Amino acid sequence: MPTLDEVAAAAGVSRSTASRALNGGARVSPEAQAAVDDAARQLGYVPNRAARSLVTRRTDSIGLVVPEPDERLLTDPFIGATLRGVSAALAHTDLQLVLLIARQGEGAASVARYLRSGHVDGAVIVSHHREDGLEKTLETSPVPAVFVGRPFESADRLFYTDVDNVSAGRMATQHLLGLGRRRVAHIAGPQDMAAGIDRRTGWLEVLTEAGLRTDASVEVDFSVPEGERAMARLLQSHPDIDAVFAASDALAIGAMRVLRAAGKSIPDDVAVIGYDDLGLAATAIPPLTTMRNPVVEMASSAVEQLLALLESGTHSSVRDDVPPVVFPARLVKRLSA
Amino acid sequence: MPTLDEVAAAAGVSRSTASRALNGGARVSPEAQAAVDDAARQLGYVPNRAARSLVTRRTDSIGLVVPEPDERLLTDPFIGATLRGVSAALAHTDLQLVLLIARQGEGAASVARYLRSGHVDGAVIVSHHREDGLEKTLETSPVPAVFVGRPFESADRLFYTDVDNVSAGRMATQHLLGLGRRRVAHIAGPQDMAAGIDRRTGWLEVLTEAGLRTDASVEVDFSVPEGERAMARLLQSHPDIDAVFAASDALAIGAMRVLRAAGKSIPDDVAVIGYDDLGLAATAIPPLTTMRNPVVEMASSAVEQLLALLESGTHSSVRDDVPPVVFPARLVKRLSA
DNA sequence: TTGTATGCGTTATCAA
DNA sequence: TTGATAACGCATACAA
Repeated sequence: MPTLDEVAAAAGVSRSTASRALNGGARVSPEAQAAVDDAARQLGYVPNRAARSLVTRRTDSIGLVVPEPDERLLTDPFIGATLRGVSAALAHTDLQLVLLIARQGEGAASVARYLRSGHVDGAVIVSHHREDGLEKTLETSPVPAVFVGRPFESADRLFYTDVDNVSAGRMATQHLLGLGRRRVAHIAGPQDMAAGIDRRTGWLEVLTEAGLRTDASVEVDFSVPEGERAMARLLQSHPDIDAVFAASDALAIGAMRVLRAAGKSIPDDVAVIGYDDLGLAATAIPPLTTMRNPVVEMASSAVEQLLALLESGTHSSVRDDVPPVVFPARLVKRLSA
Repeated sequence: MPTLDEVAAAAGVSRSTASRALNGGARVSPEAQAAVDDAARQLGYVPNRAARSLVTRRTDSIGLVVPEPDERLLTDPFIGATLRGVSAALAHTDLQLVLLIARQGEGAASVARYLRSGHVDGAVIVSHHREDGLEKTLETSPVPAVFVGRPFESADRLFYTDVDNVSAGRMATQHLLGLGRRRVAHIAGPQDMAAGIDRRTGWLEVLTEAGLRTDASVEVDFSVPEGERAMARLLQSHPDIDAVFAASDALAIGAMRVLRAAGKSIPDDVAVIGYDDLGLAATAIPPLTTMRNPVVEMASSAVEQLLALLESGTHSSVRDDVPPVVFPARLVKRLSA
């Protein structure tokens, strides 16, 4: 591994000049610049990140905080879409992506420690849960961070990007009402996640405004088996259901299985609408009507916000009046509703 | 951010003693040890990774090389399963995971540069393609690496873990023959990936041994739409097909859609068997018979091999006589075959 | 067992 | 525009 000294020697200049030439070339003569470039290329020089980081106090890497690989991570295309978005935004940067897997128990503390101790220049948090302690950590931390998905307590202070889940929940429910359905159930996602809460809120609002009953709702985790469980319970407690809004496509697919098994036809007996459209919906049988969740865009946007923070030299993840970036969801009509 | 000097001062010892105490405590008196521990805890000391890395010449991080987020990454649970396996193996380590997204064009070179320049202590490569240049890079590189999935040219020299795809392809095909099928088509995965090649080989061997025709095969990428395309072509060229072995569950699901649309019943007219069982198969309609692909186990195993290499101080990814770790695949019988 | 001294490779300061 | 020189925070050889 050649060092900067060797490059400088080969180029016939001092180490300082070599360093300047390699870092943008301010105040370097054209000749020196060329000589250094040549030498670096010929030697295959790559700067030592640790040495650079030691003096610049930057690490040139950002952390992506993801929850303990749960069923959702393993099964959903969610993490793939997130990575795609992050990767796209990072493409023309030489920042590295460090994956911080937040384990359930000690995880929160360990991730917190990692984030506050300057091992990354910034962080993007996905799949945030109410009690994971990340908000407090980041509000009081010197590391800039952007959440994908609205934070709970500190939504007015932390940076985030989100999809308008309330509106999306409203649109989904309104679509079902527009189909003439009057007994609309909801399979809700975890109510310790903003996405789960907000989608349910949209459903609740529309039904309430229409003067319809809002008692057909169960809360489960985001997965196919949970969707089956939820649907079974709903069918038992509310056999007159004629439509279901599921908080994710995986849930909707589970629900559809149970509905079919119960002899209900989709969408004639029961219309079903999901949420995400990350691949599952299009290939479901019947093809699932759903709300398109712009996961890739959100992840990209979060990274871009973070890059802007880094650029501006911000040392905190507390925003003043910058509004969060909120994407709209969009109805994708297929055959299930 | 407190430094080692401050901890040492607070503990009333020299920096060297503090350093020793914090790194295993060899040759430190119990009193000194306790004093340093206390001081570190009270100050919330966290070692500066860059500084440590500069002197130890280790980075305490490993790279996970993944291909450009393609359709498969976005749609399959593949990457989620991989992360789960990697994360599990890394759980009781303080190694960090750096994600190296290999972009299509310049990606290979840039990943190669990154790997050889000591920014990570080791690497795990997933979803390796024949022409991505990674094998040559790693064979001639000072960084230990383990492939998930058999390499091409250097399978006898590089470390890897894999599933026995040939046997799996055989088992799948034999299962179909056992069902009495005689016209067995294959939807093959990319033939520039070992998984695609080997699964096809298994299919080919069994049909050949049984004296059956082997002309009903098309090669496509791993995704649902590609499965549809492939099945449409197969139906056209070989209308007498009575069974399909698809190289992935996504392909199988696409195939099943086209079969249904063509009025074929599954499994009566055409039996379908997939590959992976990472979530798609169980929730398909009809539930998909498939070969379970131990992705999580493979990823874990690859990381464990890598950890062993790091432990032993190996500085290359060339193995001598250590055999690769090869997992068996297992038939999961559901309703489609 | 402890402390002193040195160096890891880079950037930043400042005088030339 | 250039080049000495001084950090950056840590681990370790060596002397005590």
